[in-house]
Amino acid sequence: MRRRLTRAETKARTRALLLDAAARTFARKGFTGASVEEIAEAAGFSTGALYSNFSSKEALFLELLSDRRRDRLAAAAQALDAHGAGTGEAVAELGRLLVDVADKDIEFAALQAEFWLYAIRNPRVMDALAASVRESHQALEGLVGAAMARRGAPDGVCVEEVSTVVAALFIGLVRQRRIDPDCVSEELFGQALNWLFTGINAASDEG
Amino acid sequence: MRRRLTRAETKARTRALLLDAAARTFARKGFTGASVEEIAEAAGFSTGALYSNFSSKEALFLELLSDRRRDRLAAAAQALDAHGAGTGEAVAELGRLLVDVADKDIEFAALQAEFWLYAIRNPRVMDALAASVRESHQALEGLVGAAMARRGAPDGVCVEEVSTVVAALFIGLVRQRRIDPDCVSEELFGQALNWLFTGINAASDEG
DNA sequence: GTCTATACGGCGATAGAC
DNA sequence: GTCTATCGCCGTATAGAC
Repeated sequence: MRRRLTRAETKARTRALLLDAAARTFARKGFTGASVEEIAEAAGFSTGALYSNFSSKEALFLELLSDRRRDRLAAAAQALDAHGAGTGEAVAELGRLLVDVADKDIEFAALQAEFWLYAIRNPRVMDALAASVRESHQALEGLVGAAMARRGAPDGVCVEEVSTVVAALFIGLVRQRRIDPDCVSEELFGQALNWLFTGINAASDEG
Repeated sequence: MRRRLTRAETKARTRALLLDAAARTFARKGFTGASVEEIAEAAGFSTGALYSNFSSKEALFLELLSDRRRDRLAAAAQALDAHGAGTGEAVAELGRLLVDVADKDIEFAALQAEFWLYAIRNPRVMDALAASVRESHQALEGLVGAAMARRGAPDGVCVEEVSTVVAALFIGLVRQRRIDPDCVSEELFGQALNWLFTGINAASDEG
């Protein structure tokens, strides 16, 4: 009888555990503030094991960036599937997404900020971050397109621009909600989206 | 004849130089990544001089937070004075502000991100950050209130909420513009503001 | 008030046993 | 593939000269 995990499988599992621990630790301490020993111990391994799986602290960090990119794509796809396009629930779903991210996945925003800071300080990494964000935005464009179609899509407005605005709103509100939750109610994101989409239609009616 | 700078004045000048150097260095390397020696040398002093003016690296960082708060208040007040309220230029002025901050003051966004990350990791600092942001938002509310009045202010919409949304948009777009300038044109912020304010009016006409 | 020199600890990364 | 032990470096903060 073959043992339950092959060598390749245990290694993959170790990698996954290390990446999870890295996400937690980087989010809590930042890239520079988190030590490799800390990460390795959080995953239940030693620094030697970590260096056996990743060539350096930076390599681990960048691997995490790619890794989380896939996760976010899956989540966005799921959100799209769950509610479907053009059901009119798109705006509500986006609002729920904000509250979930802001309050539940408290690591998310911190990691995004870390990635952003790292990329503006290490230009060679910026391409990877741009690719990551671009993929996320593509998923978002599905939801935004649905919301616009539902409300009677105007012609002159491109989905990319609206999606960029929605994403910016999202990031900014999540950040502000961490600073002062009273100023960013659970409903504010939905409210802002309503204003935005209403304004898009009104503006296009005029033009 | 009295020498041109008193002791207190030279010390104040040293402090100011150190704070400037700290802003540059923290923005470039981050709070953890920047060393006190690096900061001191950037200001033209030694670490001893730095510790003579600030009790610790953290104290310097927090002093910088308060310091920049005053700067931003002055800038906002100046923007208000220059264009006046209710001239209809408020939206355009906000748009210009974004491009200026995004492209010229490249340290600003990085420092804000550093402050935010530091505050969510050191809850005792969050109050100071909240106060800083609150003051900035008060200044913003002047511009937003002017823009809303100009467009026929609806009654049911509170200025604080709109200002929060505008600030969130601002932060999010500045960040995204650094990742992919092509996706965030110079006009997009103004465009988004137009959508927003148009939507606010349309929504209030319905309600 | 500022500088030089240093104490002291922690970090990233590597080497070699198993 | 993972662990233990360690090297070399750099960090913050301090002490004492001037």
